[in-house]
Amino acid sequence: MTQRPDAPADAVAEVLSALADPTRRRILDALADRGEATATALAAELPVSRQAIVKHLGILDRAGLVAGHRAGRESRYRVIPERLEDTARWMDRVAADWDSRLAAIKRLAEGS
Amino acid sequence: MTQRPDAPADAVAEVLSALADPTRRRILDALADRGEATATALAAELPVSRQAIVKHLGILDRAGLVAGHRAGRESRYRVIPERLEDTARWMDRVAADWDSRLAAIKRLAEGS
DNA sequence: TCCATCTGCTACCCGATGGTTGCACGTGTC
DNA sequence: GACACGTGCAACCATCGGGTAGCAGATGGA
Repeated sequence: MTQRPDAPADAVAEVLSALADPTRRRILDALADRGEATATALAAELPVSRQAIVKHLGILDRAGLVAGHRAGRESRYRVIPERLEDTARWMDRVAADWDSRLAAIKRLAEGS
Repeated sequence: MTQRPDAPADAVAEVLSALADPTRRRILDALADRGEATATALAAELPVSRQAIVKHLGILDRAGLVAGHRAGRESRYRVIPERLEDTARWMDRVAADWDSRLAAIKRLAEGS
């Protein structure tokens, strides 16, 4: 696990709200499965229209979880793990922060 | 970091959508700061009404990120790191999964 | 006991968002 | 060149979710 500088807060925010939607998570799953896929291929597998998939891919792209490139007349998308790892580390850091704060308060309550 | 069994998918989903809202993140921040706080105290600090805070605390509670107990006529809430750690681990696992799938596909593309 | 205060509903408003349909525009194929 | 297929864009709809206001019910303090 390479040690990148901490993710900016709004990048984390975008990842979180992108990941909050179940359909989006299913899209990511399907994408990770195939390595690469087009919006129409994903629409064939999931119970939503192609246009809905396209919208979701746009959001996932802006969050940096996915990247697309044009190949002939179709545009293929693939998954990118980097931002997800960043967000996981952010979350771990926050959890650790909570832990230490709670411990400090507990010490304080017990009279130093 | 203790090794709990993997968090169920819908618990992760609840944490993610709870964390997706900026106001909710600010509430968690403020809560972690003070160790404990009431809804009215938080409403005094944040730019939303007490009722909004109450709703958010309800969502955070259902996600398991927060717990409240009644003390006299006021109900105090505190933050709970456990679910956050679970979700971070889930996220790390998914990212690792993506990585290995991408690697496998790359090997395949390069002809075994 | 009376009052102030804090909580816990309920009803309501409005903007964001997930979803759909329809159509026009490239691009590969015969 | 004609056709098929995939994409991209725009309009539109319905629901969900964040936010507010108002009121009734506890609970501690004077």
